[in-house]
Amino acid sequence: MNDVRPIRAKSGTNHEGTSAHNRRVMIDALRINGALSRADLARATRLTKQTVSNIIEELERDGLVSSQEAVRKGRGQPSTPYRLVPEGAFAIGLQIDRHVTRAVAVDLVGNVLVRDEAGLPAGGPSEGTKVILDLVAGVRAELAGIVQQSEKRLVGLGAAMPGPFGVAGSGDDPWMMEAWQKFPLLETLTAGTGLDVGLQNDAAAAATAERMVGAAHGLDHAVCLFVGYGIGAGLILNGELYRGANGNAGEIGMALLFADGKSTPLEHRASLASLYQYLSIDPADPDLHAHINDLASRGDPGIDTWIEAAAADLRWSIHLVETVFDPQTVILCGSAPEALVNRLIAAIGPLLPSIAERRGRTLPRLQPGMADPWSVALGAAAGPISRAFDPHFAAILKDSL
Amino acid sequence: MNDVRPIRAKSGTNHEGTSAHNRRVMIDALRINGALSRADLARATRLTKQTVSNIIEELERDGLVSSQEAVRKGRGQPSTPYRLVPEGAFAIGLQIDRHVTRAVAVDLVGNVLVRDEAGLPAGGPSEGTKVILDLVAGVRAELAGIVQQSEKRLVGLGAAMPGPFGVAGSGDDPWMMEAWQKFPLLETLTAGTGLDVGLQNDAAAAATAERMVGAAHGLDHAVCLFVGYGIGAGLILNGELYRGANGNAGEIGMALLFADGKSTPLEHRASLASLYQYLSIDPADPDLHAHINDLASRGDPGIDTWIEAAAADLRWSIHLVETVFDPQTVILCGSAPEALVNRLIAAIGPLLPSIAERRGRTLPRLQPGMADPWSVALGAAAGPISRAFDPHFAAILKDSL
DNA sequence: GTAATAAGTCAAGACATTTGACTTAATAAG
DNA sequence: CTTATTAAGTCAAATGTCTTGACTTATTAC
Repeated sequence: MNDVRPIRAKSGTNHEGTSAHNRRVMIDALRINGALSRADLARATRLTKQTVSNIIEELERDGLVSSQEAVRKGRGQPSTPYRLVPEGAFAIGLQIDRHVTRAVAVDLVGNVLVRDEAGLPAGGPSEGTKVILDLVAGVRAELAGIVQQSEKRLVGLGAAMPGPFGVAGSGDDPWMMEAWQKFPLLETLTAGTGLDVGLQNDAAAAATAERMVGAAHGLDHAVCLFVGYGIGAGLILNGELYRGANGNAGEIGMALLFADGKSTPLEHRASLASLYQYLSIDPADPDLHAHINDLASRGDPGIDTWIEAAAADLRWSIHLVETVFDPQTVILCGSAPEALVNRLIAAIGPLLPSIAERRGRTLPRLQPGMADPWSVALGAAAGPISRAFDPHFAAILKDSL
Repeated sequence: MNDVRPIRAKSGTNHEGTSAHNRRVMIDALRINGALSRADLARATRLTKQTVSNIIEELERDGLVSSQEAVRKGRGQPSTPYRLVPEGAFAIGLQIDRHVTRAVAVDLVGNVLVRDEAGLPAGGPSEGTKVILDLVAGVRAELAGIVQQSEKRLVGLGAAMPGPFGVAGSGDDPWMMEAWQKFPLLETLTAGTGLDVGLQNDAAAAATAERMVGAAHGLDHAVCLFVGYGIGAGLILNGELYRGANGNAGEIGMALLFADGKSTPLEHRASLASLYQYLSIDPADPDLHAHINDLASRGDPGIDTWIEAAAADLRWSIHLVETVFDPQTVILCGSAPEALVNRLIAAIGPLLPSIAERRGRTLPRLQPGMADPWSVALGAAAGPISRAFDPHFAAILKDSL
């Protein structure tokens, strides 16, 4: 008869939470606006000059910001702008895809300093784990060779792979990566690297990358449609990546479309996997990327038919995410070859009518994002950077300190 | 050559933000768990006993919590539980629908103390404003008659009406309420009542109600599908209502479906408006609600056909929001008559496969919510209560204090 | 040359949480 | 029945972070 009913409550906060938040707000302001003086920061954050001075001094000691030359701008003492120091922090990003794994080392402002990739053997996680850990170790070592003390400033390892996670399996759908999705990847990577490890799906990683250095920079509401082996949406809501209750938010590739009397997941119609199937190409081919890029740029008739069909599905997907999320803009990105993404964007227009057609819009409804095979790894690395330095609710709470 | 580039930054915080957050966390904990002792609160919020004591004392002075009889539960001094005092705060909720407007007065825990409705004349906002302000004034006066000092504890007026807001109009679609959507409602209500006024769409209001007193109570990720004159989704993401960049998130009634070679908004297929059209009923009929309830409960063959078709669209809508948002549960609610909602729920099953089929699910994928013509007004009132008392990021920041 | 303006510092003060010892009140054990 | 143990809650001093208001520094405008 013991009372085991757990009490659920949000965590409180204290002085540490306050100052942690204010530090993050400073960093965020410098990231969005570029270099700013203490007085600028005080006005923008509504903190006092004195508080800003204290925090800036501390950030400078920590090597996260540094002063630039004073600038005169009219009457009054010249201001000293401060900027983010790229070498202030680093993170490793890891992409696990069907046949390849890629790792990058990224700095505080999103520069990619090291990149490396390796083929993934067919044996699944039991075979692949060693390849991945070796790859990460290599990138880490190379970073240490470029930057002194990089290990001390390494905030974590972000991993990205196609989702969804934890779903009651549909058997062994070849479109999914079930073996990897069920594998205890977080635990394995944590044990194998000793780093703080995070995991997200590839669309979420792409969105994180777009927010740090791409088209979503400084936006609080954006949806990144990510065309990779599958298709997914990375969601920036209220300035943060939205993960859903189980980390599977935005898995629109699993959405069923009804046409010709049967239902098909969007992923089977508009994704690289569908293109490979349509063209009967082996997705394990190492020259795949260049090959597809070539076909797309010279307008191969075979691929053109697929582009038309996929563009129609994407047009509808854009309409849908606009309707459901009401974002400031939609960004089309992918690990697809750039020529293909450009062809798709050209074929998508004009967009379907939606609530995004507002009086006084400033941003385009659709913008091209990164179309780079490395963007997912970059976004994966951006995850730990964001967790460590961006302002967000959870960072204030005591249970995060 | 002046530098007018505005500096964008999040606001910092200070002691006031800290304590404001901690107060809200206490209230939230009491709302979710019922009465709790100071020691319970200290453990749950990770604050010290002393801090909790100080805050509880303050909340008690403010009339928001009160102690209950001490309870003995084993060794140690008996604990004194504290509970939320319903009369600690009030809010007015206002629903503006096509042909009717409803207002309620609600207390801190979501009890409806006063309710009243009025028909809306056809002349649009210029005619309707007076009716609405009279209705609100009447409810307010009646509340003041029931509760002493109610005006002092009135935290605001929440208004709800069908969206979307601010969209470049498509002419005069009879399915929408364009005249009202373009009308400066916030300003008018603020001027006419002197209260702090908020505005949201009806689905968002329904979701707010479900979160305060309904099926979403205590959930952090839930989607409420709201079947009213139109259809929309109210989004509870990370424990807060999500509004989107322009307050139009969740307007899935505007989503275009492609079937039989033409595109139709979901709203034209699964909504009360579509039912009225299907049955050739005048939506201004004051006995509408009872009439539809009657038809639905006795299984009228005419309505059954519509129910089948609408259920198919709802089944797909549920699949879609599960796929896109990855919520803990989906709640079907509406201002539709209860018998109709129950018939719809029965007709919807079984659900389509989706990523919501997880190992170890505890909540059902689909749950019935409120089907009550007053739920939107209740949710509208819950908005100001939530803004004033629920923990959320914005409440910590200096620019909200 | 002087006044006005703005950046930034200094030192004291204010505020909310924390710490650790203490009080109170109950049950469990011998 | 007495004593030890456990847990709730209080007291007073300490701590940490932001704020306040006066002051210094550096530049331009008149």
